[in-house]
Amino acid sequence: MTSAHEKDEGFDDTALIRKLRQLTVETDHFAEIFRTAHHLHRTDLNALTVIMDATLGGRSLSPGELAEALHLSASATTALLDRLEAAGHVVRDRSGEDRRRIELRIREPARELGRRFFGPLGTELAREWSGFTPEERQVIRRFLTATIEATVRTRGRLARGEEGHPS
Amino acid sequence: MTSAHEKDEGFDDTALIRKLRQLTVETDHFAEIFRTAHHLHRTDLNALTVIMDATLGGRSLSPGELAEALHLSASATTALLDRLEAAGHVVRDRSGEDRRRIELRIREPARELGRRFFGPLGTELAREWSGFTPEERQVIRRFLTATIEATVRTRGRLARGEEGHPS
DNA sequence: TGGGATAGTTCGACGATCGAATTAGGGAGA
DNA sequence: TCTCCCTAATTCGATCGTCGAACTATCCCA
Repeated sequence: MTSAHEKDEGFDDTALIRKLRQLTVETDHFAEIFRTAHHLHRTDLNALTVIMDATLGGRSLSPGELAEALHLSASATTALLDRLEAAGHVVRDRSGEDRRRIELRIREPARELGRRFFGPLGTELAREWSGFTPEERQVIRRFLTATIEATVRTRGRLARGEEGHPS
Repeated sequence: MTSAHEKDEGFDDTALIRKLRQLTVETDHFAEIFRTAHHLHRTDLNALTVIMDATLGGRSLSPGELAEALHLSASATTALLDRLEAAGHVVRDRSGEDRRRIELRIREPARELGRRFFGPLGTELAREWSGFTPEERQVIRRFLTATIEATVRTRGRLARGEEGHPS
């Protein structure tokens, strides 16, 4: 289990963690290339994703809710929305039921961006995954679910300060 | 295939992409909580990971190489290294073979950080993955490899401007 | 030896993000 | 009805990560 060839073919925990880390790096780099090509900052693209998800889910989203989803302050979110509104991606609508509340409406340029981001990647992923059987896909889904849960649980511990006392 | 229950249990491409996206979001949030707890910026932690990987791989790393790995300018990398050196994580050593070149040396506080980041998460992942058989692990590895390759390929196309003309 | 290239840093400017202060709106209790 | 407290979002001034240009130090080839 020490030769370079076998090391690349391993599927013990360490090998899978290494693959997972590489996937994270590559995915982040992909998003970065996309952002650069479309003159968007990291948080701009993240925000559009959050707003789009809410829109597709039939939920309205306020600046406060966006701030919470992005872990940004209210003022940073205001500036972010200023940028997105200026770029024509989003419109702020004052809610009729509670005039303190603003609801964010996605516009077509943002929808087009979403199609450009997820379209080619989704197509390529579908092609690469086309050889997996339904049984194999169940394994993959279980893996992803388990990995998400492990990450969320570890993060919860960390957030509650159960990871020692770094401060 | 339209009920909410079945939707959550799906393993077609769309369902797997949704899981993958969620994993990305949760992983990013985990990293963010960790950074906040340790007073590190995103690029600071990314840099430490790159330097640590090079160190563990027995390779020396220069600021220029770090800049390239992080997609930062040389000057931003200088500022970043100033921060990391001030925090005691890294030391800059002037290379003996070419005095233009600096080699980055990781220090113990950074190693401890790495243990705190990957240790608990790795333990939790190992626990969650412990039920997967070797055959299933091979499926998972193939999935991760395929997904990485799809991402890299799509990104390459995007970087070469084969994705339409967004500018 | 001189010139061009490489490697990294310094400098001044930009802009994303922050916390505090502010403005607008809603609701409950007296 | 009025007042007070809370909610929602924005404005404001400050901080700091990042950028490109300019600079310093080093290397190598003609």
